[in-house]
Amino acid sequence: MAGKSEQTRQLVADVALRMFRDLGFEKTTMRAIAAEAGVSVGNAYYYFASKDDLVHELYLQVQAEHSHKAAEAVVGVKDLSGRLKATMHAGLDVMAPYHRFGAEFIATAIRPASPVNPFNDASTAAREASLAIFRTAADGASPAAARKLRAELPELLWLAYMGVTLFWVYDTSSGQRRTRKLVDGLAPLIARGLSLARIPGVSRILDDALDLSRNVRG
Amino acid sequence: MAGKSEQTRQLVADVALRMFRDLGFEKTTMRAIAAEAGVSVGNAYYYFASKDDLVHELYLQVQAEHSHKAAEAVVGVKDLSGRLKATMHAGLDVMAPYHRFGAEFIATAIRPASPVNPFNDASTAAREASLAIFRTAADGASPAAARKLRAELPELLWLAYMGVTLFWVYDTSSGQRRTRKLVDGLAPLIARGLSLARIPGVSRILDDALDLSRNVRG
DNA sequence: ACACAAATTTGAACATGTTCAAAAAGTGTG
DNA sequence: CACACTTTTTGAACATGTTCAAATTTGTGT
Repeated sequence: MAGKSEQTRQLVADVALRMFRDLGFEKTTMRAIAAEAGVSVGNAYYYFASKDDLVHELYLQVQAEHSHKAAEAVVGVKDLSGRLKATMHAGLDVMAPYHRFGAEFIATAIRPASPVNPFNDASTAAREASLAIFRTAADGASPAAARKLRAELPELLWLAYMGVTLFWVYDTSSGQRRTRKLVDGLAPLIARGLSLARIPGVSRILDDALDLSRNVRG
Repeated sequence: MAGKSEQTRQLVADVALRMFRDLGFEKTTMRAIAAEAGVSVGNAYYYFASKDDLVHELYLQVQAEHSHKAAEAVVGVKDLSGRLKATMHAGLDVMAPYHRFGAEFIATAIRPASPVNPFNDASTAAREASLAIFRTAADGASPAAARKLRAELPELLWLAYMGVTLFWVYDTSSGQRRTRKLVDGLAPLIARGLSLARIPGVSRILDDALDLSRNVRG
């Protein structure tokens, strides 16, 4: 049977992800995962180089689901504010079951060496996928953003979403409703803020900001 | 001798901080710290509840030094851009020896349970001290910022500094010169950006942004 | 000086992430 | 089938953060 190996891998991943959701990150020990999956600890490591790697697996799944739900949610929505709102809420929906785990997830993801780190060069693929979600939100909007912003807009929105996610991690209000409020307020603010780009005074500063951004990334 | 206990505590802290600087976070094991300090592992734990607690100690020291150096650096500097630049560079100077450790530091600090977490309610004191540095930078500046911004300005600057710090962690350019460039470009941008608050179109959006911020924090 | 309590120190023990040499199972070849 | 070779699986071993009961030292009142 060719799929036997893949089967074991999938089994371990499924068990791990379920345990992450139900028990949180720390309580889900590698031994517990192995036991629950009915394999040896070493076998789990044969498929996943580290516990962080299992987090990476979770990240991929969450991201795929976000991408899917966001694409659905923006159908027929024209204005940027609405599209952004829908996209961000979709993300929050997907992450919701993992809220208690979110903090550990962030701590893991933020380490430069982590395979999950979105800023890391190594995980360009994952970052691109994540960016693509916001490119969809931005590109489909009308009226379109100011020309000089168009290229960086998805990245800007993505960055805003990173901030929202950080807020969400620390949001202890029931159902994280404060984060929902934040999204509802932030999305129109961003959309309106972008329209300011046409005011001359703002425009000059914006040019400099974009210059700095490009300059400093090289 | 009354200071014996304090002496041991200080010894452990000193050794730990030096090892953090020279070896990085992971290589500095609790056993290594204890051995180097000539005490038992258990004894180190008598004074510091966890390894994270030693990171907290480092955080306090870095912050105190930043506060001191920043206060010196802004003397005689009137414009906000200059004051902000001086304050941020002072922070980078202080952190520089720990750059290789910075990533682990951030990972530790970002966990809500961490004593170092700047967003955490528990560490209000540390956060206040950190904010105070930027309050000094903002309050001493002339011309003063728009009235409605004055209250939130220190927090905004502090937040910007958090962003700069995050950038710094990932900055692998030699001597982190890209982060220096970022600060040099960002400080005047922020200062000029604030002056836009008086433009009517901008002002209205700003009001909404401040509303949202207050609303969502409650 | 002595007894007793409190503070300090010790080191073994535990849980967990991770590694690895060896065993087992699978696969193709004569 | 027998054999060699690869892939998969195992479980013991290791390093590290942390805990804790016991030992030691220090402080205090008599």
